[in-house]
Amino acid sequence: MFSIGQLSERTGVKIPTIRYYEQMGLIDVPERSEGNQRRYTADGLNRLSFIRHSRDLGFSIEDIKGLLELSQHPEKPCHDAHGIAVQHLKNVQDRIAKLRRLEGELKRVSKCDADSVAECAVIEALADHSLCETNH
Amino acid sequence: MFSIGQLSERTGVKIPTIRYYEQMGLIDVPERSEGNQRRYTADGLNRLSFIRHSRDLGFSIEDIKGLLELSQHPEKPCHDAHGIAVQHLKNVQDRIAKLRRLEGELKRVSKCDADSVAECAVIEALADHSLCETNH
DNA sequence: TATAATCCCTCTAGTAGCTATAGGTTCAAG
DNA sequence: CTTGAACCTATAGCTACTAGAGGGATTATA
Repeated sequence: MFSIGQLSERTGVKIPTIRYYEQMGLIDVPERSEGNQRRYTADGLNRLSFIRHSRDLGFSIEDIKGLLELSQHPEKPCHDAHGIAVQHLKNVQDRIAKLRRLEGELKRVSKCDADSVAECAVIEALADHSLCETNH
Repeated sequence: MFSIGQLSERTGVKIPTIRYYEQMGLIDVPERSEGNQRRYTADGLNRLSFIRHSRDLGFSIEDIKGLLELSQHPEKPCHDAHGIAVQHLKNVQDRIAKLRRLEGELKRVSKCDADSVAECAVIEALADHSLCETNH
């Protein structure tokens, strides 16, 4: 049996976050000690580790609920789990693409050797209406 | 003079967002019509465009406050504006690096041709303790 | 066994940057 | 003058936590 602090140490998930996951229904409500403190089993530890890994990979709480549900039913086809992962991969690739465009833009904007704000390329670029999609 | 709806249309910033920016102190409190509706000038339009462009480039509200402050003082050295942009560029590059590591990991995890969850590489990878930094 | 240090409890509110809703008022066109 | 669109405020909700207050429980040491 682990206390919440021990669970936290072993999984790297902070204590308030564990309680938050409990509230969100991601982890089972654990047993309590006589003094009303949470007591976890190895099962609880494994489940929390699963959640931790999933969060590290950027899966949302909702995604993780789905993945956990699936992991409890080993006889089901893995098609759904695969789908969640692939969808998430697409999201990540989208975000990378967007950030790279941003990076290019910021690099361009940051190339500024002016002395005063009056000629600063950064400020100028931000104020520049030619960037606008709409007409004004 | 523009109404908030016209301003929204011209800048592409949604109406509730404009009111939110006003609350956050990003834009000046505008004049009001007799009936208490907001009325904006060309100045307000330019300022909001500036904000829109900055948000598109991912600058935080706090960053934008700094940039706006600078843009109001053309005689100041542009060093600060440049610093904000470069710092932000670094953040973006960090995020790209992290997402690319994630992408690699997700690609690996998603390569799953199993039939059932029991052997699914996705679920297995998430449950795998060897990913853990901490010992358990 | 007493006490102190550390841990744990609940509840509330705050973070970023909006978005949505409810219930009401004003404006502009016909 | 009426009607419908646009506007107003205030409040709550979103994600995934994090921080703090004010207290109780557990454990180690004296």
